[in-house]
Amino acid sequence: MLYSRLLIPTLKEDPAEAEVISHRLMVRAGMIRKVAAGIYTYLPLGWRTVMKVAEIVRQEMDSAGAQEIMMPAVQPADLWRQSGRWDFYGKELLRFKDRHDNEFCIAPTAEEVITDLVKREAKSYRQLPMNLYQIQTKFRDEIRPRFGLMRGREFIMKDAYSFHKDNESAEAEYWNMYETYKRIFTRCGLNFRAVEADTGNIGGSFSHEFMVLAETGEDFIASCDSCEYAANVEKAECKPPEQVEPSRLPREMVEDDGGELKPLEKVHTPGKKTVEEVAEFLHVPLKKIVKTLIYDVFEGAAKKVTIAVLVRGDHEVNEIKLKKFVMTLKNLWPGYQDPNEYIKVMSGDKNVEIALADKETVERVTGAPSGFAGPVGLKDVIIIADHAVDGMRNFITGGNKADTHFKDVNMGDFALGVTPTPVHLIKFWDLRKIAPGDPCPKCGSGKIEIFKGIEVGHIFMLGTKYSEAMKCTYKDDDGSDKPMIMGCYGIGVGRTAAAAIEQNNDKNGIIWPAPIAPYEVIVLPLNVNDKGVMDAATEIYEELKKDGVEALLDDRDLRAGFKFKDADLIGFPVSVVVGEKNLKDGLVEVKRRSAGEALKVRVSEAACKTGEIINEKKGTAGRKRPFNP
RNA sequence: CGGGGCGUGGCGCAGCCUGGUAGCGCACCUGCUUUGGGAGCAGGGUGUCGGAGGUUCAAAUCCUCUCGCCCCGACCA
Repeated sequence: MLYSRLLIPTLKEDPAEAEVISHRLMVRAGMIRKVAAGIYTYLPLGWRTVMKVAEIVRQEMDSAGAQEIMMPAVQPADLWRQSGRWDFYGKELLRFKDRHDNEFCIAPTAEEVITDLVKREAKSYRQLPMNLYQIQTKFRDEIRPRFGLMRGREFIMKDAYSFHKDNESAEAEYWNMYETYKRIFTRCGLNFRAVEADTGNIGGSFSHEFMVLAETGEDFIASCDSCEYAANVEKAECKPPEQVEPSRLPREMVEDDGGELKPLEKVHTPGKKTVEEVAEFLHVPLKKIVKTLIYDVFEGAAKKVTIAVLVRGDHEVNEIKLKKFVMTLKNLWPGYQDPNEYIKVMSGDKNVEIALADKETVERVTGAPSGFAGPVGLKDVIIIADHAVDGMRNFITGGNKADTHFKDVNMGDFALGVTPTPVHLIKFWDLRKIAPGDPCPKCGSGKIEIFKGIEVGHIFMLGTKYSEAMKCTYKDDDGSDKPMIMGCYGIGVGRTAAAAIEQNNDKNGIIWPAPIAPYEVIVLPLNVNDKGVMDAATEIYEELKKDGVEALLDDRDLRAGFKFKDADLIGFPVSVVVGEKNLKDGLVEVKRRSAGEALKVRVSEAACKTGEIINEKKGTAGRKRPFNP
């Protein structure tokens, strides 16, 4: 293809709206243009890369035994009502009505449509298992789209759904997909890691995310430095300390000062609201403080309960864990009679939301402005505490009074062990975010490190959640009807391309991994008005095309510097520079985008040499060691 | 949705506070020079100042409403 005939509107300056590198570079390299918030047009170069990622996905899915189909982007509300998600899904689901006043949505995912299809077409265990996928445009009406293709509202996604007659087969397919995803991201030339993940809104029993490691990632990954364990921080469990008599534990584990339980004491802490301020003011480590966070629990829109969550001063609440815990509250204390009927109203399963309480609530339950909450003397709340608080002695908490904290606080000061008290209840649970240096929850001996990642793929073991709701059953060999076991497997195609840029760029622009570069080679005749230069360039270009190499000939009548800048910005893996000076000696330069130095080769050998480099790059693009910073 | 900010030529911005001629850089067009890292000189075109209403002799500028967008927090491929 001739450069002059392609729509490649490169920009010298950074677009004002773009924040992250991939977004900036995609706009500057003329790959995408914004149409509305989170909605983009893919220009020729952008689309070629997206299609290359899609093609890798397609090849690997097909060879893993999945079948490609295409489902509609517009789906009827009716199907979503069958699964129960029409009301549950929230505002990201873009809903509208057709001219007959029937309700529809633009698909954010396709569990409903696929389950409906399979339940109609597959009746017998003989037809299972089956794995169907599509590569389609999805729409999620994100609250705040940002970062270009990384978090758009409209995006291209590969979504696959598998149907099985039993758990063994379903699980085998799950791991088949796990391996397939590893192959896909390896082929894309990405440095990634598969991590254990939370199942979120999709539901299901277990799940892995595929994370591309990048500083701009929005997810945090906890990884063990000695075993294979890796998990999303949302998911990563924190091992409770061993249940040993606190006095026998090492001091750093329990933050026990080793002495006797001391009586509660009030201290004046004017204006010291954050744990950091309090720690500094009282000259104690953060670990000696217990933070008290007041949360409201909602079921649907209705506020149900206020809870106080205690975590050690140097820890943070993991709201996913907290939410899960709250959802099971009722089950944990089946016999508990709450005098104020707070707990009874909890349904015990879905549609529960938690949020930090507003100022008024904080003041009502603590009797103090926010910043001074503590567990002693709280009103109308349930208290739950993180495991790390268990065993602490003589610690510091808010005083539930302005400018006041308590020191030498102990459990007995606000709760009687783990038994319900008339107004308070305390339970220890895993409620905090895992932190760097924590012991690995799997091997126990390794230490946790935290990395940032971009989620490019997610696989879920769904179980029977949708098949039961939508009556997707099959006839088993004993004649009984059973719900199919499902799995679902997603890949953000556009996001994968963006993630590749986040991971492969320098100050001059993108450095594409060869397998997903829009073109593999750019041939740069530095002076298109010099017949010798142009003839040599054209000859090389034609030969590359003949060899099956995707080449672009920059035939624009521009200064050399301009062409170099564009080539670097767009990030073609290899460029062939044809200039008058070298040509006098019959030479041209073959330059890798990823390396500074250029190779001088004879005109006749240029195409061949370039092809070798491309093949080598494609071959080695997937690193064998995907993750070991 | 809460908080902050921005809408002025294709792009990036100034002008607004203190009302009166719409400006700069890049890009674009023409000519000459230049030609291995986003050229130089000369000439040229380009705007319903996001939209609606209001105040005023006069509004990009002040006021009200509205739309769009960006950034920081709670959701997700």
